[in-house]
Amino acid sequence: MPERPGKPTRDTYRHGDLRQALIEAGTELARTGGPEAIALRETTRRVGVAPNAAYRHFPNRDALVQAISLRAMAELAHAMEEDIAALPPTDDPVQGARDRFRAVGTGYLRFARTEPGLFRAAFYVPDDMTRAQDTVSAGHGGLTPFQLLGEALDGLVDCALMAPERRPGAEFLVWSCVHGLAVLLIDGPLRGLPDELTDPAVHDLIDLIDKGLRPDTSAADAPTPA
Amino acid sequence: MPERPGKPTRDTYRHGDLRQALIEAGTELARTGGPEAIALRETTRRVGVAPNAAYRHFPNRDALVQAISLRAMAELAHAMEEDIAALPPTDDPVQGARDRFRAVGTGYLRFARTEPGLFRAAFYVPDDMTRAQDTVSAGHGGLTPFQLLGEALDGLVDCALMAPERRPGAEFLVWSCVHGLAVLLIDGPLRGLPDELTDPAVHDLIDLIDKGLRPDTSAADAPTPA
DNA sequence: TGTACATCAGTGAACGCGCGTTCACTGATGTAC
DNA sequence: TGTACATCAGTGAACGCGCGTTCACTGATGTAC
Repeated sequence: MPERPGKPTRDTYRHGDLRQALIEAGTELARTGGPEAIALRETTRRVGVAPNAAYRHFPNRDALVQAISLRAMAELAHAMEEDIAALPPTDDPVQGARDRFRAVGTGYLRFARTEPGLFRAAFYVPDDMTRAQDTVSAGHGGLTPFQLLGEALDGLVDCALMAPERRPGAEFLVWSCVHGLAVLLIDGPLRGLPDELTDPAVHDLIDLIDKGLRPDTSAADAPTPA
Repeated sequence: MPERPGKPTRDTYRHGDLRQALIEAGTELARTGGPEAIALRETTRRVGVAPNAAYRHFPNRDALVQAISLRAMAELAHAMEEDIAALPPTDDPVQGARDRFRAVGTGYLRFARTEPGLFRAAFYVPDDMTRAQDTVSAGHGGLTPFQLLGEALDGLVDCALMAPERRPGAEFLVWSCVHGLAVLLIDGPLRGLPDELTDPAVHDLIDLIDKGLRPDTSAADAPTPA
């Protein structure tokens, strides 16, 4: 396919950009009902196209769901970035590191609560595994949710709020705690918990993690100021 | 329905106990494919009965899934009880309390890993909410998983391993952490993590929680001996 | 500049699937007289 | 002890559903001569 300079690559045909339109329509379905709700027929119906038209852009349904899942993961990254960006500026690097760590957690949980369907879609892992965790699922800053958490943890280590020898693999521990609350809140027995109870739980959970990460030697265990 | 003494209530008819048989066959389906895999038709097929026979015992599919879900929750309680029962006896009440707390976590995660389908079924929450959390979903000792965790936390408070003022609602925080690791391991991006990496993660996670729960004043922050 | 041609995005119709649920039924069982 | 009867667990057949996927096609577009 030769490309003449000055002429943009033809990336649309008739429809405009069906691939993108399908991803968007499917995202709306996932927003409401999670990844299972992404029916290929319903997605094409919403776009106003024949069901089999989707096969020009995706080999099968699962590939469409995957594309939507990555997009949802990127939205999760955005939410986390938002909470980080909304942080008040501070001169205290220790305070800053702790703030960013908290923001990573609150952003994650805020997204889970406000977009439970997309949150579940983001964690839809296909049967054949091998997830393109990177790049596509990154936020505007170019970092995936996992990488944002990693940065926050590095910040804690830099400020001696966390022992360096505990750093390897710490993402998984922290991620587990926050993810668990998210799942219990949106899918599980804590579903429908009112915000008055949810917000303190989020706060307490992050306190717990924060405290659990501290170096053993540190006696300066001041809890995060409310 | 009058009951003549000496004669047991007729609780079977023709089949034997179709209700129980359906629950058992459905449990096997859930074991393999989670709660979504519990198809009413397939369940009756396995029992060797017409599809609509199920409607003598359950108003609809969801009721069957609910019954299986409660049973799965009870199995989770059993797994936790097993890990508690397997604990070596100790004269040290502090050690005992900590051991029981750990066992609650390891039992939970062991069940999630060995029976991911049933684990997911246990946390299947119907659309109409209102879960009969108690009694039916208890283990042999009569306690639900949630109550087992509550007892373990009480034990920590008794030994001053946890501040009493933090006790209210602490179940949810601890539960979140452990549940999150379970979900990431069986459903999420950590799926397929080899046991060599999983076991330390479980250990480290419980350490983190243990440490996070300690009273602030306590300087005796000896990490759990390996 | 005009015309023939190749490309390929989207069409229309059909497939087979398993599902949950409903209906009117049947026939083994327990019970009342 | 024998017989008529009511109960009700399970049957057989059918319903309508939406799904993913396949097939041969069409017709607007870009391109080569």
